[in-house]
Amino acid sequence: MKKRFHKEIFDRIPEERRKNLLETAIHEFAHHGFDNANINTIAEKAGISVGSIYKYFDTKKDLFLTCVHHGVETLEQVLNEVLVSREPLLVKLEKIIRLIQEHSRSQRHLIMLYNEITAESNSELTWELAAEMETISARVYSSLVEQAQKEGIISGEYSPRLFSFFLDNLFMMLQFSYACDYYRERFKIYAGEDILEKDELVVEQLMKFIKASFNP
Amino acid sequence: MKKRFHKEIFDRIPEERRKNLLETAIHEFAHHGFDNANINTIAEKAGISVGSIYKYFDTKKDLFLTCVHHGVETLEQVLNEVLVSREPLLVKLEKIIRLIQEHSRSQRHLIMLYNEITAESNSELTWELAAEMETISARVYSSLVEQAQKEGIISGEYSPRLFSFFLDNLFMMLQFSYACDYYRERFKIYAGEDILEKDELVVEQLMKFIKASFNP
DNA sequence: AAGGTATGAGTGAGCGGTCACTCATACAAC
DNA sequence: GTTGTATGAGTGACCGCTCACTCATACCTT
Repeated sequence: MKKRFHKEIFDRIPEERRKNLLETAIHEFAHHGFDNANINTIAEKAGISVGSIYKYFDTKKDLFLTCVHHGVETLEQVLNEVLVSREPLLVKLEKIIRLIQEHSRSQRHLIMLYNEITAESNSELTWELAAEMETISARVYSSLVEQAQKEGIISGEYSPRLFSFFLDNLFMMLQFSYACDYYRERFKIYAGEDILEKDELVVEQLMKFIKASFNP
Repeated sequence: MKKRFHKEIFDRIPEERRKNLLETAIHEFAHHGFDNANINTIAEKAGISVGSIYKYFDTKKDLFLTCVHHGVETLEQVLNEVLVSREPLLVKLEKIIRLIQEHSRSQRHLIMLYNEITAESNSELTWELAAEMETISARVYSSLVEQAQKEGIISGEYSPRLFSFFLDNLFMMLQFSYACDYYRERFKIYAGEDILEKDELVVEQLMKFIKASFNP
């Protein structure tokens, strides 16, 4: 995660101004998508001029990428804390589920942004950014699973890579199901109108599901 | 699925012309997204005039919705054949996985289109359409699971609705992982560059995963 | 300290390009 | 002639981006 898409001047402006612009932009991109988000509106809402934005970023896309980058870093940070800790696998997984629930609410627009980019075709730069994140979590999950297999917690019949893939699929969908409009509706259709308030039930049921899958 | 977003005249034009326009439009929307797909380009590629398109549809959105509607119907049809058949649950599930693999390749742009709409915020019409689809599969899955619980195949400790939600999450992600660019890359990162050619392995591993989850 | 000067961040009206949509015209069928 | 359909150049709204200008601040010079 070394890439930078902003001009140097963006680093030098007051913290407050920088943070404000980023938050506004993330909000707009998350709610309207890349194309429908309007630079002029972002400028207005952030209380700065369009000119300034173009002093900080070469293009609209660069502003967008900086937002994504910011989001990726934030998510990664949160996840890593749990993954790196010295706790049993099942405890870690449960913590991740709870983190997803919490994070999807407090940083909802970041996850919407993330969902956004999974749909966007042919924007290689955007992928690259996100691919970096996926690579990291893929490696961490896979090694966790391998470790668990050695300890006999997870059956050796599994390909550790596919197993972590399935796991992460469940987590990713859960994230979207709390944060993104479409997936929220779908979540409610499946599990009832009030499912978004039944966090404990979801944790319990998903843990049961995952735990059972360990040993066919 | 009764809604119609096209004018009556669209029903009256030659089959060939109608099919051609729909396919072209689906292709364009799937590859460029709703906003970046260009009506003028669609007209050109389909070999008809812009004017005609606006004789058949009131707005760009209506053309889009007709495409989505078409996709949803196609997917639904394929899925239902399996779900309604009189076979053991595990056989059904395995068939679904194989269908996903096949369908994601032959109708790739339909699934890209589906992915597309999950990302689009606040477009009530789009939801409605897809919600209808989700509702049907949610009901079918849930009743399958309940049935299996009665037969003692799936543990009674599960909420049937959440269990089918998790199942469908796995299927949905699998679909995207075969069809959509971003998810394909992610799939490869997790499971290796050649995973898209290892269909049998995926079936076997996913079935193991699902089957194990039945009984905690 | 006062006056002179240089710097560069900040501004927003406006340019230019794109694209959804219209409409005057042409054509065909009867 | 009338009705139904097809056409694509044209229109205008919209929006990313530019650029000529402002002005606060910092740094001289005397």
